[in-house]
Amino acid sequence: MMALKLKATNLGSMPSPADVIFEALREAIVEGELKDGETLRQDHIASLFNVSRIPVREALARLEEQGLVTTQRHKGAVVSSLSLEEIAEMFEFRALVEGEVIRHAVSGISDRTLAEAKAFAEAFAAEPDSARWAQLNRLFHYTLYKDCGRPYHLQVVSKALDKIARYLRAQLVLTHGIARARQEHEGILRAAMARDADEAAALTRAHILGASRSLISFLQTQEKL
Amino acid sequence: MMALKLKATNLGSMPSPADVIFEALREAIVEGELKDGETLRQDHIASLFNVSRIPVREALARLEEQGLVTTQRHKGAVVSSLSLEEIAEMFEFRALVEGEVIRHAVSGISDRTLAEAKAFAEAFAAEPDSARWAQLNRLFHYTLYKDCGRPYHLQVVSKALDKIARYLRAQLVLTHGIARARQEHEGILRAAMARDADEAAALTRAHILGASRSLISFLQTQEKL
DNA sequence: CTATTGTAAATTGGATCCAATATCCAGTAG
DNA sequence: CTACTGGATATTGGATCCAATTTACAATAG
Repeated sequence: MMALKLKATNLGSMPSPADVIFEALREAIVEGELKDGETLRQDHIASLFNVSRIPVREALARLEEQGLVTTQRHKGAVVSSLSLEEIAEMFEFRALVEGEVIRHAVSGISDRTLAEAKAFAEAFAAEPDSARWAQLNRLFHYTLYKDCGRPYHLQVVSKALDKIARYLRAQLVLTHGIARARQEHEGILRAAMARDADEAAALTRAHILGASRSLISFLQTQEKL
Repeated sequence: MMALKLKATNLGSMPSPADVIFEALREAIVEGELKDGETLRQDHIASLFNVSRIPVREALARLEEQGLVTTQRHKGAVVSSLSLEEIAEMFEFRALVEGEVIRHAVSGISDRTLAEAKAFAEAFAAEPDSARWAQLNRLFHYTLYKDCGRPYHLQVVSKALDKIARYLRAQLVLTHGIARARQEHEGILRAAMARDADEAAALTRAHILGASRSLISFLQTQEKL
């Protein structure tokens, strides 16, 4: 074999058109750019990406498997919407799993990771642009979680969060959620720095369930309009 | 509208060919009929079902999203295999979520449901055919879970179980797992009948983690061959 | 005027066709 | 004999075509 110095990129694992479309649609749904119940026309999406409908259909099939869209035979795909009960359950689920995840992560957390998390918490607290809050919030928590050694747990949490992110946004923006989140992040961070796993877990659970209550009651008032 | 008495089946929600293929492949993988690493040829599957490759590809895309198959660009799909660490993590995850689920289910469980669960436990204990153990085991547990009022939790548990079912089978069949399972089922059932939610949760966790240890050590000895 | 029927347009889902990539194997140079 | 090249074959992924279903709407009957 020749000792050729090339930055060889593995072409075989480059994203396919279907991957690109899947990711774009997923993000649009998670970010709330595509509203609940909005229908997704294969033709339209295909022309946006300059491909035929085949890769679009693959992307939609995958999104349906994730529960982000719902399709009815011969009628097409719409962005899935969640009932209040479903949203509440997702938060409960997150509280359960994220509590467990941070417990395992915190016991052996590195100073480096703590510094990273601190930076995100501060960036979150200082950010004036509400569009970036959700992203920084997610980065903060995931940084604390990432050394838990449980990739499957993280993946499941991530999928759960994907399904409620667009509702959460409302909670942060419209219900003074940021002020409280800021405080609670500080508490979680402090517990993590003290390597107090149980405390970090308890605070994380409370953080998630508090956001849930706030969001649910907000949505309940909205619903009556 | 005419008052016509017809057993009207909703044709619109009949399973599409893609659905049928997805379900068949999923079951084959979960039941272990398709082995780890086995490659799935689109053409072959298509001719088995007398369709073109298009619905097969949709089914495979959905299976990949579930993590049951893995595809490499232009190389095709193979049945995903899990490392020991991944298997162990799945059990941990199940212990966490199923513990929570049974806790909520047991507090208000009906006598009717308890009787059902008891029947499955007895059928499991009495069943001579090892091929049906896994199924009866699953029915027993799910019966106890079903009134927890948390459909998403159950769905996630179900997906996790799908991914490890074929390994679990080995644990039941090859490691005297049934004898222990029988006893542990009795304990869980007793706790449920006493409406002792915490006890039922603790026993369920122990049941799952015990099976995990047994399976992992079995797989470790296997691995050395 | 309302309810129903029939038809045209839009859309989805599957089949077939084609291009791109991988795999296998024979041929060839060293 | 071994290592590499080049082409045949197999397979995947996308484009195009077609059938089936839904939807919108006009025509018609009551």
